[in-house]
Amino acid sequence: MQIKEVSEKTGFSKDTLRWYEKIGLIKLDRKSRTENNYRNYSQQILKRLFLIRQMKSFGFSLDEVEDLLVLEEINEMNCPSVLGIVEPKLKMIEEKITDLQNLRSKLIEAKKKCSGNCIELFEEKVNS
Amino acid sequence: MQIKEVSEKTGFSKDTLRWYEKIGLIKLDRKSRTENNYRNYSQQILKRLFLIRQMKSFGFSLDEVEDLLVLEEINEMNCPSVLGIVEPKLKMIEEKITDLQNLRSKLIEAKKKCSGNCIELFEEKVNS
DNA sequence: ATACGCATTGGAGTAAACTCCAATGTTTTA
DNA sequence: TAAAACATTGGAGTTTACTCCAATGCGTAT
Repeated sequence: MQIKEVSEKTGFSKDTLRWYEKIGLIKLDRKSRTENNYRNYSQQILKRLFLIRQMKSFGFSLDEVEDLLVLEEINEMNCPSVLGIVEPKLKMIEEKITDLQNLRSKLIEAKKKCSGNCIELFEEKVNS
Repeated sequence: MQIKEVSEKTGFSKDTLRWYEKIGLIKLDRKSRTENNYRNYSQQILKRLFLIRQMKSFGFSLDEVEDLLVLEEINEMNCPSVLGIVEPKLKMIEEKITDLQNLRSKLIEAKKKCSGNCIELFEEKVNS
């Protein structure tokens, strides 16, 4: 699969895809090039790119994303380093979840307050 | 409360606090200055800064943070604009929560796999 | 009175993460 | 066969969000 298609599927620009390769976030070796030197993306890489997109949406930096993606190769890894990576990230993620849940309640609360006041006004706008 | 104390309480650098003021994320009017022209931060602003810190950790940009903070003044606002802001953010947040929960399960899974293999090895490292 | 620690401003510099450009090559379409 | 549409590289430029610096002023401690 060549770069344009990957760009469309992942939502990353072609430049961004090349950038991620440059910084080593994704790896395309000699075999990942066609005869004419065009990049040829595998399903694995596509999957990885979707993960990257997701992590980024959580507010992780690319460096942190790289850490988290090590989990992909977890079966080949030795235990101490895995725990060293997983534990802090897990803590981080659990904090984010509870914080987000609080924010969520706040937003729902805000919606309720508002709906009570002016649902008709809003309906009008929606139906026009 | 002057800038140094706020900096220590919020974890934002003094420069960052001035920066947030410059871009309008927090507002200190004439009254928020002491005689000698020093900034004088109120409890409201401190609270707002904690919210900003939290939003940022979710991966929201400062522009998005600003949108979300409008909710602070929600009682003074008219309904359509509130729903216009709240609804998309709520959707975003709920997506993030479920995605994070999935990631969380994955990490716990990874930990389990690992612990089974090499808990003793790890214990050794910890106790040394 | 002078030094030290705090504050102020404006403006330049930096890091991360792209984004764009120019020169060039390849493959497909008219 | 020429143009269009894709690809390549290296390098410069941009955006966001700070971060640092220099010049200066205020307030307290010695």
